[in-house]
Amino acid sequence: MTLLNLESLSRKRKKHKIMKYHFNAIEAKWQKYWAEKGTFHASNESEKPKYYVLDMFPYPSGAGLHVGHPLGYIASDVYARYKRLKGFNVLHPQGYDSFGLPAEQYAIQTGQHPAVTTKVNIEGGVDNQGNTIAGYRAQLDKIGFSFDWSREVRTSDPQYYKWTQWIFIQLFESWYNYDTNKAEDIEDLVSAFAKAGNAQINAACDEGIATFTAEEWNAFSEKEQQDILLGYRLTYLAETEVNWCPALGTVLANDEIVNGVSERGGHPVVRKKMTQWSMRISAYAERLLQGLENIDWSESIKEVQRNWIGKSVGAQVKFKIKNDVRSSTVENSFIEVFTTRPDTIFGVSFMTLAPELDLVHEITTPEQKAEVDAYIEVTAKRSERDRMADVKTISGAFTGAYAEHPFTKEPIPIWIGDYVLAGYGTGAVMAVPCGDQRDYNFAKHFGIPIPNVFEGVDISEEAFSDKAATVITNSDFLNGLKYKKAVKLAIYELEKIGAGTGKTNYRLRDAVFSRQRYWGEPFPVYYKNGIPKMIDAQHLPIVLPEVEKYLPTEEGEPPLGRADVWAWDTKNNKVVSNDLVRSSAVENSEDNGVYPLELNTMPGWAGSSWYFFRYMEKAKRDEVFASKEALDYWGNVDLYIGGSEHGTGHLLYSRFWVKFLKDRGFVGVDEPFQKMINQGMILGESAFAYGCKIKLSDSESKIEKFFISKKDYENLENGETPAELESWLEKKYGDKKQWDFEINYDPRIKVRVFLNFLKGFTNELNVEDFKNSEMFKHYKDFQVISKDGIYLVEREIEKMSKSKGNVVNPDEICEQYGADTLRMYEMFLGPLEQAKPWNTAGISGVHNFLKKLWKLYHSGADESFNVTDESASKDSLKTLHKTIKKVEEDIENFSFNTSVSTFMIAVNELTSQKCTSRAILEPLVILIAPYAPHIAEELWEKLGHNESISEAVFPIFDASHLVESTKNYPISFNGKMKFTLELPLDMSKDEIEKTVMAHEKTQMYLNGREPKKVIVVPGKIVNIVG
RNA sequence: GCUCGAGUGGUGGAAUUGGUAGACACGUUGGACUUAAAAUCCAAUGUCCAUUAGGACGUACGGGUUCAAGUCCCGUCUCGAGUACCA
Repeated sequence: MTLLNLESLSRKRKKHKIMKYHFNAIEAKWQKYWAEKGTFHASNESEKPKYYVLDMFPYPSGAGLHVGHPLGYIASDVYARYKRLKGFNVLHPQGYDSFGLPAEQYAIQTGQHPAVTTKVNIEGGVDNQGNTIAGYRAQLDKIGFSFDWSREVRTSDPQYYKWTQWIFIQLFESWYNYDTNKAEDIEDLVSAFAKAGNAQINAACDEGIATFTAEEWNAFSEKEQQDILLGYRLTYLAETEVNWCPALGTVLANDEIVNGVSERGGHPVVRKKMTQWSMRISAYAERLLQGLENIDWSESIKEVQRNWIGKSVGAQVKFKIKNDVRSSTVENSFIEVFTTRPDTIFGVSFMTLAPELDLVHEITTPEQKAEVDAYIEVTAKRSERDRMADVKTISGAFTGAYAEHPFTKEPIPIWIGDYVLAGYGTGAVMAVPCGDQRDYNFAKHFGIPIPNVFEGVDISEEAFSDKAATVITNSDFLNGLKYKKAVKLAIYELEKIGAGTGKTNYRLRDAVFSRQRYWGEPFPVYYKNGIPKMIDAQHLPIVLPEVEKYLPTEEGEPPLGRADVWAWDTKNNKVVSNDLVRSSAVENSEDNGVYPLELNTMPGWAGSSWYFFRYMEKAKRDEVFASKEALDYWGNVDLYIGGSEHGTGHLLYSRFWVKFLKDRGFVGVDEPFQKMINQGMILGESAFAYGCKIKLSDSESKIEKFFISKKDYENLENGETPAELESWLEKKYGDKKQWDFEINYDPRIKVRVFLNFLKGFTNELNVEDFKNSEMFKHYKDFQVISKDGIYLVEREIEKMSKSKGNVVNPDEICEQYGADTLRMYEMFLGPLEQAKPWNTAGISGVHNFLKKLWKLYHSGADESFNVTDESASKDSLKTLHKTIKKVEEDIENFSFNTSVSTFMIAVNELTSQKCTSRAILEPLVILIAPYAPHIAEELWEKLGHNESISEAVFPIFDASHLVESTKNYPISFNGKMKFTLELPLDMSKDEIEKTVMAHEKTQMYLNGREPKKVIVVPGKIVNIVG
């Protein structure tokens, strides 16, 4: 090779290097640019219309992000960037839901303060276990999101939770007025009580609050008054039966329990009575239900909320307990039941009470006492989970007592049975076996009569519950009536005789708000003589105290019980040492105004129930949770993207708090999230190696163990020994022909292989690494039999998780292919809302596309940048405009996967058209910018622009470029397409038919037959029938 | 059990109101370039039959409506998600 050649080669290489698509450099450059220029900082004042795009903020776990996490963020980012190009003032913030159990569990294990680990998890660093943590922020930044980080929130930041505490105080100071149907100031209720007692008050309140007059109210002691008020406040302290999880040492809300075990960790949960803060969300049941009609959420998640709220309309009916079996003290008392079928009241043949009810002991006759007590004992032992799992077994006991039917006055036997739940309705049912399958089964099992109240219905096999087909009979005044009329009349008659009233029941329970944990918001509450008092808002935040351990105390108090400085000095308004607290026994003479603070903390959903308002405020965060101007400007979230698993938690609680804040005039909106999209999960492809043990039959000692391919294993089952295995055996045992044994094999062994033992993103196992790994330890005596030195693992689709060893880290993808490739590939995988497997091997298609895109703009000599001012060809204009149309439609429909295909088609077409025209290539790069913002910025700059492409305007679709003069008609015979024929679009129906019939191919396919009919749909299709 | 959703090539998935099923990718195979590899490019790729021309079948299964069905209707099966004695 001559010197000249070498020189030209090296020059060529150098140029090549300059012009190549260097995604790492490009992406770093633009990420820096956006951060420095604050490109995505939203303004609270703008001429443009506003648009608020929000992601469910992440819990910053130590495990970091995997490729499944950013899916929703990418989708919302594409949308946010698109909306900017469409001329909107976009708010697209991000933050951290940074209080929570994992940090606390980690703190218990390692002794590190959860605030420290949380900070490391967000900002990166090394924890005291020596683990290097990239940090959420750095990981998110690498993907190139257009987040406005200047508005970041962290729920564990005292400046944030100050306002969570503030909202709690507002809830405490409010009650729910059913007459006005909104929350109101508790002071108004106090004045109402002082004026007229509580008889006229129609409020959401605890059950069993006695009626009192104004005089009585004014005569109550402060403690008595406060106790009554607690029964009305929207957050209240009450002894309730709670879900106690001993393993986590805390109570859990209903939505935190799945199948009777804790959602986190799967620990058993038991019922326990405890004094806890609760939220009176039940007051909002109807509004939470109605509000679903006006928001654009998926039907499935609305359905989840509807079920959770569980509205049922029916009647509350009183059954008098018969005197003869009752002692004189409980004479004339009643059993109340809730029923949705008052129309079937004449079908009642027994009543069933939940075994837990206290009433059971009172009414049980001496003869039945032993049986009833035994039954109660058995059911009490069964856990909630057993009871739920085992719904087939019918069990119960007769109390010996009878109730009286309100109309017929017949005696009705009272039973107890664990199919009746203490927690729903009144814990008692009027059993109508002919109309309810559970009652039916119970009646059959215990031989209780099953009277039929349905006309023309056979109930010998099962109960009849079809309301639409119901005609009532054997029911006195209800005879001959259909369901609806019968219900109405039954309620009317019940009300007339004072035995019942129409009632609507909700399944939605008040939400327990206390957690016996450290890492959560402290309550702004102290206790003066056992009465909970709110700390004045001006002294917030009440900051989490230091504790030496994050465990409950020996006395079983929550971790805050370990804090030494955790009492409230009402004189100096500060948190002081517990030593200053005087015991209440010492009386008021020694009262120094120092009282113990609440030891519980708030649950995870406290901070997340209002964070979307906090992002709106930037300037006045110290003064308000969000200023009126900011709230008025941004309104509610226009688009919310996140997982559907929060259906009965976060998404319901947020709606509740927003409605409350609206009632009290703090915000102007009634719903937090106008439109919501729930992204599907990205699944991982786990890898498995298949092993087998081969027993050589002449000796027990000759057992050889192998990892073989799945295919070889299947061959082995069919009696074929894989060649590789045979040659291995031959090496050890000599020529096959000399073998004096037979091969038997044991059932297959399946071993999980973590992805880091595979070569690159292939299925090829790195045999040496795997053999030296901890994983392989149990298989030390296994041989890895491979074909040509390559052992291929088998893949299975599973949830992506660290423990399954199938996580794919986005940082690595960004490193190897770039953030633009990652973003586009995540969108390309499939419909956003659908669960889909991640397959890293497929990423090359999208990466190649970006390279082709780059090349389209670098078609000059030595692949230099080459965009000309030549006018665009007709074909190129057509390609551009059909792309604009499709991409715009796709983004509006959240069909991001199809717009990626559209870009691929566009670039393929423009490349083959050799298009270099600015008129095409400039709008094209704007179209792509939301998906692949870094490469778009780089090309935009090369096109001569000084401002970020996010300032550009989305291209306008011009239909005139798509107008066609001809159509390639598919010509079908009996509906089956045989060939196509290009014809002018303005050709008339008759002409088309004539032309098609005259065509030689038509004659060939007809083969002499005479067509019965020819269907011509101009612009669409020709179908020849016959 | 109930509610909702989904079943399309070897794989991920397209097909907007019934109108050319399998777009766009991955993978595979063959080829070009290269000493070689990588990169890049070209071609083929639903299944079956046929040398070709071409033909038959084909969107979970069975029916139906229609000139025409992945799409609409009825029934069945499978998978996924949610929910679970809610009176």
